[in-house]
Amino acid sequence: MSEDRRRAVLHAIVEGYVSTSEPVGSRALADASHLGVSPATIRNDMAILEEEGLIAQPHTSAGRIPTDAGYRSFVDHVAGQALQDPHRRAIRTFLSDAVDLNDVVERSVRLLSQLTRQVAVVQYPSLRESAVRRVELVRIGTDRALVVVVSADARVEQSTVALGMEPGDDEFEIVARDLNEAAVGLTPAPLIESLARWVARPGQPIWAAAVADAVVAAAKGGTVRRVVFAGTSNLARAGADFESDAIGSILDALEEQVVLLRLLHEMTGAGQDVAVRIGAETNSEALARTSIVAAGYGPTGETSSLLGALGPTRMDYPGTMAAVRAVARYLSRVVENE
Amino acid sequence: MSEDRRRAVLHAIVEGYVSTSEPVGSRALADASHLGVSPATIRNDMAILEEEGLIAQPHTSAGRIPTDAGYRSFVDHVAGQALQDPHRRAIRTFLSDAVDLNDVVERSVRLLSQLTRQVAVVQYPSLRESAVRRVELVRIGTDRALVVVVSADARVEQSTVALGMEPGDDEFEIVARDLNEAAVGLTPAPLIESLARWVARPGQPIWAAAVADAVVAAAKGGTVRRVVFAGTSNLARAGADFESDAIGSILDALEEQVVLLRLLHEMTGAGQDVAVRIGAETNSEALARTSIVAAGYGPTGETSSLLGALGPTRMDYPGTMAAVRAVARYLSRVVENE
DNA sequence: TCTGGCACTCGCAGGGTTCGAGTGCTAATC
DNA sequence: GATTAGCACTCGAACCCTGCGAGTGCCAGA
Repeated sequence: MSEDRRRAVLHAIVEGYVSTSEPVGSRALADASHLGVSPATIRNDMAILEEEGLIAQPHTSAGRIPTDAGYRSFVDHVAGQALQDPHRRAIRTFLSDAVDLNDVVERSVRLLSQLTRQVAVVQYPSLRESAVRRVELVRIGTDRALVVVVSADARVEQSTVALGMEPGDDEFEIVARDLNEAAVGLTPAPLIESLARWVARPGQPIWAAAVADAVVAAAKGGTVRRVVFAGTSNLARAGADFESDAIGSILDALEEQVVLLRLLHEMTGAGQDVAVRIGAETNSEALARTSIVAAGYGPTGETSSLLGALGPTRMDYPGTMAAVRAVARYLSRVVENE
Repeated sequence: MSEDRRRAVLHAIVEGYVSTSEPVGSRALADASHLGVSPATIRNDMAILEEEGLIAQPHTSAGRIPTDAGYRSFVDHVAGQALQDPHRRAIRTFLSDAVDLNDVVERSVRLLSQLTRQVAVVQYPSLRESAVRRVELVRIGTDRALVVVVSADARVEQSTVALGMEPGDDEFEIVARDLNEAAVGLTPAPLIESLARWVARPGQPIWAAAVADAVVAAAKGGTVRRVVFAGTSNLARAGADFESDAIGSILDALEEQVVLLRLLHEMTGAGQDVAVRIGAETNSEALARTSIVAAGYGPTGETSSLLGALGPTRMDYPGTMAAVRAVARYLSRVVENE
């Protein structure tokens, strides 16, 4: 069956190019791989693969390199790979020492960047739906307030609210106390009702509505979905894979966070454990020569947040996928127990 | 006075090299600058400057470039420069829209990176000494607790404490309530006393001490001194100034934070408004080809935190210094009013 | 102290050549 | 029909050579 061999040839090209970063030719491929055919045969297969748009040659007298479509085919047909044992141990020891949520996220992102040798990205875990334990309202200046919500699962959310007027201190204190009473112990669903009643009370100032909104938002899991990176230096090290100023654009895109958040969000849908976007599939000019391997994580049942690795299209997909998958699993477990 | 002219020559060399990034020769210098002397004279001055170690030539038949010492001399003798007017306006509009502390820091660091076209670094402002407004103790698992301290100046600090045992729920609740009573309304000095008495109460569990420590630490301003960056892409864009893999090392050093924090800390001492470290003065291998311009900021009287810009030694020192100074001033003002 | 002149150095850019990896095609073979 | 060996061809990378010119240091004269 020549189709099987063609696939083998494609895979060999991908692996060869990934490890040497040089176009791979028919002879080298025939020598190194264990498909027992001659270079000429491989050349024929290559011609077909090229027709199918899976490989290309940078210039006439060079070997072949995979196209985005070639990588895609490779990724889709590669069986999941087990993580190397030392890596497995690294994950366990690395994450088990974490002291709080920040620390967990911080450690995860570093770990992931080390395992993959790519830029690692971890989105902060979203809160689970949990009861409000305490609401604190603190005055800032004359016309703003800080809302702090401590939830029963030990997370702290804060946000600032513009009051739109300057209430008296007494009034402010009373509202703060009432608010706490109206909110404590409730999970989001009843909380919303309770606060709606609270806002509607006769004599309640207008700004109570804004405060209530902030409390609800915080209880639901906060509004901000921050993202942290590590390993940006790996980008610089892979310099040869990018045009001169592409690295700058990529770093900008990362700092923006917007592009990345959109992309991670889009990748959730698929539902498989690990999702991969290759090159132009990122739909982002800056990231056109990069690939992203991402996975969801979170308490069982809901994969509420994402983490992933970003690197040049010429990356070790099986290895990266294994690492991303493994870190996502461990992180899920940690988040679960917190 | 030939010494004055030598200095002028040095400054012209620095300015020329900074703007063109090419070694500057005697003729070009004679043409462009308005010291009315011939190239030959300038060559003589150059010979002396080179003897003094202030300039060097990359190779025999090339112009001169400043050494670290040359930049140092330049920086020390340059009068403070005023910030350009559009920049001044940019700072005002940019920072005035900020809604909370995070936002202020976030905006500042972006702004600074845009103004300087370098990597900007801002250390989170330390808390002022302020009274505790509320302490919340939340249980995590069975043997740990989350301590949340809301201070009167509207900041929220949290940390996790290992209890070392598994207290009963009732006991835990009582301790939490007592703790709050013992702490509320106190500034650090009396707080420490009050909590010491509280810990010593008969029947108080052992873990109360650990909790008390956490509260004090939080009230004093938190233990972590985080640093945020922006504009790392500017490093990549200045690629020509660095050897191939130097950018990677620099990014690593930034992510580490340790090196940077030490460095910023060292720079505080000097007491002038803006401090500059050039090349090898950073005492860091990774940063050997970079310079840092830093300034302290904080409420009047105490410059409690630092911010700065980091870039290749070949940077526009006067411009960068002006921008750093200006942002530090505005930021001080903002922190003051919060 | 400055300047003009001059001989000298040396990196860089351009052009030509060689080398070899890799290809596509065709004809022979399994 | 699939595979292979052979062969002519292409074309980028590396190398060498050369000329150019920017820049220098030094010396003698103003």
